[in-house]
Amino acid sequence: MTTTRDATAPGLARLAGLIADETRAACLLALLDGRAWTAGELARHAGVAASTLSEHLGKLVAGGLLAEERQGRHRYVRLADARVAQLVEELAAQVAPGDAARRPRTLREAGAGAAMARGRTCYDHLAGRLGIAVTDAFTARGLLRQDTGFALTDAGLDWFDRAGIRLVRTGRRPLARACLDWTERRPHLAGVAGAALCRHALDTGWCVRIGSERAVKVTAAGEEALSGLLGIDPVALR
Amino acid sequence: MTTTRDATAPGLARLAGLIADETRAACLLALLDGRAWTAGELARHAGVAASTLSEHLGKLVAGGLLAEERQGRHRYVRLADARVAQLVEELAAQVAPGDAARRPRTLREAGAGAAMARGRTCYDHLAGRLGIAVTDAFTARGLLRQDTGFALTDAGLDWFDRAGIRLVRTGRRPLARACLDWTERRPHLAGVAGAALCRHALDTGWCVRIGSERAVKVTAAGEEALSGLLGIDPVALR
DNA sequence: AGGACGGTTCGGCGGGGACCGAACGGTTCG
DNA sequence: CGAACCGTTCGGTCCCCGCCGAACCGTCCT
Repeated sequence: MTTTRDATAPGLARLAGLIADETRAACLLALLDGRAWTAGELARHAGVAASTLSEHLGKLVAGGLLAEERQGRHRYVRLADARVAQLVEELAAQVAPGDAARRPRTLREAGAGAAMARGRTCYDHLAGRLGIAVTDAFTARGLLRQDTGFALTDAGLDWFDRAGIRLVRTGRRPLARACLDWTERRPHLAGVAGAALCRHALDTGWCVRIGSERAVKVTAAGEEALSGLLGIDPVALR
Repeated sequence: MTTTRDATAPGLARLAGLIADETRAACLLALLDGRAWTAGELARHAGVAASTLSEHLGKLVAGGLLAEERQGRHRYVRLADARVAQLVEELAAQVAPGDAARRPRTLREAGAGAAMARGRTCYDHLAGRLGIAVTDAFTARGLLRQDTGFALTDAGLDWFDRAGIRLVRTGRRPLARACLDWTERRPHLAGVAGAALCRHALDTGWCVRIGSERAVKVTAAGEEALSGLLGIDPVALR
């Protein structure tokens, strides 16, 4: 029994090894926006040669972290599923506390940072101050219970129903889940409900994406809707 | 903006790198039992020279994953906190689906495996069939809500109160949290409530540890208590 | 058809890190 | 005090892996 090395260890090491490279880590973080990127975009983003990135993508796909979809001469990749997104998120959140030198270097970086802090998508749900505001409003109105865990209340289910947002349970994914935001350091709504809400917000024009990044902006219609349905002060979102 | 490499990437890669070695992974998994191990025990467990393991421990401690405590000529290490335990758990759970060749090799391995499957600690809470049984009983009795997330109900808070188990909120740790068990593939109760319950169970003799492993056994007193307080059929725990 | 472009494969280079054994310092016990 | 024991430090070896540029293949556009 000495050397009862847990059979899980090799797999765990292999999985962590996929994330343990700075270039691959940068890719995973970029893909946290939930969209599909081409290999070239990722190569430019990470600052390495296309050939290098191609190999990285091969490993990430083989390891099950990414899903790929080939279209013509393009190779699109995205995070394999919500589970992987949660994993990367969680690891990143553990790291964030050590965010030394967090000051922006340039003006446009400052602008982009501010926009991201205001509102963004985190894989498939809302994050940033916007995500926090929504989550807080849910909690304050008794739609979400955070004091004894993290779950929607019956009133919360009603709210989604009345807002015309359908919650479809899929597989084992929880209806509501806390996602720890790494700019706000506070939990916000993720899971099926978070994804449905985000999708609804983008579909109905409550929010729009800014540029091609994952930052989002609340529209005038969105301010009205969020104010009316959840009592969120529009000023807090600007 | 090309090469807008996320500032989090280096930290993420470094963190993952700590887990990306098979020997270190084996240590982390072993430490998931929540107890403190000596360097020598871990070296034997992992099957490497003491000198090698010493370096690994240095890195894990420096990286904040382990906490150390020196006593005489011994160096005890344990997981730094519940957050780290959750991280390792979650990564291991992602790996587990690929549990090919899960058959036990020897009789005693089969015995140990069966005991672990029956009941064990997972860092600081109960897992295995025992953990599932408790969680299911909580849910069936309306003490825990799993359909819309994962949270104790008011009745659940009452139950802990009446059982004389105090729940002390500490820092940001959630009162109730789902931990995905990798033998049962189902969520069970973790967080402050899970830890308090496990501690109470061990303190009052509802359960006892088997040998020096993390497997636990329900005692006669435990069967009575769990049956009386939660309506759990004692036979299901054997 | 021809040229531009996205992605992949391959050879070669370089660095980091996991491992061991030997030697050493501290602690415990006879 | 000396012997056994636990852990650490150090030198040295070896292998893995991330990186690039060049050549190549397939797709898209004109």
